[in-house]
Amino acid sequence: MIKYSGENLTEAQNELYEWIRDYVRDFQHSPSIRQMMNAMGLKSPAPIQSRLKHLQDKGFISWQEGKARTLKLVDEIIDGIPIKGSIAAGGLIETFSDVQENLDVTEIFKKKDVFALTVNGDSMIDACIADGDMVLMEPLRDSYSLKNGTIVSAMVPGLGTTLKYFFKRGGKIYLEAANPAYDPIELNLDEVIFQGKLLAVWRKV
Amino acid sequence: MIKYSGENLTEAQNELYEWIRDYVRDFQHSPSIRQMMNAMGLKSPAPIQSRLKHLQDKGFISWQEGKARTLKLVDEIIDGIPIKGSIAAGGLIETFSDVQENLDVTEIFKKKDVFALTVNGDSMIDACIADGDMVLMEPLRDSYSLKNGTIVSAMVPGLGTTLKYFFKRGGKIYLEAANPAYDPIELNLDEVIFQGKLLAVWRKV
DNA sequence: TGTATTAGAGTACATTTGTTCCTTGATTAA
DNA sequence: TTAATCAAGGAACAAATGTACTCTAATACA
Repeated sequence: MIKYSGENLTEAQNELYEWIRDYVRDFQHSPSIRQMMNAMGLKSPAPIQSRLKHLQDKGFISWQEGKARTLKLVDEIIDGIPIKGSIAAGGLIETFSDVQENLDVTEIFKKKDVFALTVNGDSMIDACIADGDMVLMEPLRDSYSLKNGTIVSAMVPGLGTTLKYFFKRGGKIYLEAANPAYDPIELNLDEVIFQGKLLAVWRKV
Repeated sequence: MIKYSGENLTEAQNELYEWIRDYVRDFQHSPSIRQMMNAMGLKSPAPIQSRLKHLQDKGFISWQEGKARTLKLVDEIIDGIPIKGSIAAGGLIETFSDVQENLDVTEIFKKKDVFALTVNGDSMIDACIADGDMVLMEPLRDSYSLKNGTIVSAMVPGLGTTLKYFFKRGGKIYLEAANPAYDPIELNLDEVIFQGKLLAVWRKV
């Protein structure tokens, strides 16, 4: 049991609530009252209705009256991480403004064919992409839609794959590192295959 | 429409699919066939049944026969982004090794009370945390479990909140920036409240 | 053109399902 | 003890709902 919002539940109510929660997790839809009846070992739907009413009164569940299997758990629905505000990185400036937006990282997961790469090396360090970071990439079909300055993962057949800034000038492709220690790579259009462009950086500490 | 897994849908099927998807998003449960009928402007449930069968055959939906409102979208349930391998950031070294692991960003969402902050400023730039990045923080109860070198968000009452490296030496707390332009802040233990420690960095491009 | 296929309308039916009413038995409070 | 309260059983009802069938019109195809 997770939610004890003020009021407590009887054992029967608690058992029913947990069973419903598990059922919804497994089947993605609400059980019917008679299914609950069977699961609770009862022989009449009436006691279930009573317990459901109590669960509703205490704010644990809700449903559309008369409609089948419309029961919903009034749970803490987490579809994102709360963004509490901004933080100073350069002196002590402001406090949490308690902005109640949500960081929905999952949205990037909806995009099809996104893939991740582990970064090796420090050539993109000035772009704040460090060794060991995960870069999330979106596949590319052609290089024509690429804008100068985009960070791409490019494959030069026979050589390998690398993460670099993309530039195109006068029919030539330039792959530039974000680190003065590395020289730009100059290539012809047909010497390079672009696998993806950078969507996001993910670093676990 | 997102999913076009090989087979295409007719306009009617597509319209129905999208309506169902939106309904489920709004109400958290499946609509009934007659609701779909009304929404599609039809006067008989039969055409809906036909379209549902097609959607089922093509792998878009599924349901439990005979049971009300048990329809389920057979969506691409992504609980991770495929990690295709590592990439060189410092010369052309290796190619995708096609490692088939999954980057499960969602795992960090399971932890309770994780929150996000938007970074303002460049004081952590050498730690590769740039202006505009999102930092995901885990709440802290006490400072005793903190190790030197951890990145924390700390609040000095009356001043504000800041993101810094944490160090403790001889009864004193030192908050250090990852940028030589900023001087360390020296504080007593009771002058500072730690709100969280850094779990991850998220940057959308 | 004629035929086959498909979508939709209309109808009907059986099951599922939420809801209500009444009764019984157990537990509790006065 | 007695009355009150509550959970449960039993039965029944009406609405919601999935499903099957026939018929018609439109469309595609040869």
